[in-house]
Amino acid sequence: MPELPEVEHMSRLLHGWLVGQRVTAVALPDPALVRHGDVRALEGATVQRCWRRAKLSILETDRTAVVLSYRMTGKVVLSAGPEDHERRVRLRLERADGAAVLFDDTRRLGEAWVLPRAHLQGWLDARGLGPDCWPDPPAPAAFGQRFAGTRAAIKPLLLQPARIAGIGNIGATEALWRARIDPRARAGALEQADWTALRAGVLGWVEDTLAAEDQPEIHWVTQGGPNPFAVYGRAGGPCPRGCGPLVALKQAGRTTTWCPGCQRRGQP
DNA sequence: AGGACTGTTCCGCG
DNA sequence: GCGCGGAACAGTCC
Repeated sequence: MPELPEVEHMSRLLHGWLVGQRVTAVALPDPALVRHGDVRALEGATVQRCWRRAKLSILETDRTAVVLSYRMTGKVVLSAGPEDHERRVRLRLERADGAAVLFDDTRRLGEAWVLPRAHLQGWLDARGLGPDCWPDPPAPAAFGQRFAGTRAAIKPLLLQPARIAGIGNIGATEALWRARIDPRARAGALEQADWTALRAGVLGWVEDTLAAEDQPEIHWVTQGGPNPFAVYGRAGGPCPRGCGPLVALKQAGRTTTWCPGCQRRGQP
């Protein structure tokens, strides 16, 4: 479910739910969630910061940092009571007022790490993440430079967090369509104008998705709402630019939906 | 029954 | 040695 806009949204929710609040109890119904450290370190502590890096949410108290990775199906929800038996709750942080923040994760691929706060920066550095794609991605030339040194097609490269962090399969699909770039284009075949367009395409996708975040279709797949994307999930349908039918392409095991009519930049 | 799926890491092949 | 694709993780939903 979560791509960068959803992770940004959830990090803001966590901020509102937890900053300034004391965590009165911690429950860990699925201990496999925590890959390092002891999440009970949060008990009795007051949350000072909640923020996002790449697709990670990070909670900080005065001494402890908790990093959450949502992977495919993770999400955080605020529970007002014990009515959540339908969910797959892997972590529960209780507040003094009785409400609780739940980490709900159907497929159980999500992960958490608990670190001394002083180790957080080093831990993040060791992940080797590239610069975030939002809100301040590298300028076009430097953006393109992040994709140097490979002969692979641009689409799978956009999914690599070590190059530019925060772009997932939906984001890559939507950004390439916005930038009119052929998903099969070799990175080395792209020029300055293409990088400018791609960078703008990524920013546009994040900002448009964030702007829609308040509306009920945020979790469109799981909740059955309308598909809010221009091309993702619309293979066989018309290109919004009126070119013709959109086409599904499989690259490195992931589906890309694209328009052969208007995505002609860098075509191989 | 079999395949697809919004993420990420690791393994093995060329 | 390296870059790349594919598998793997785990569960649900067609």
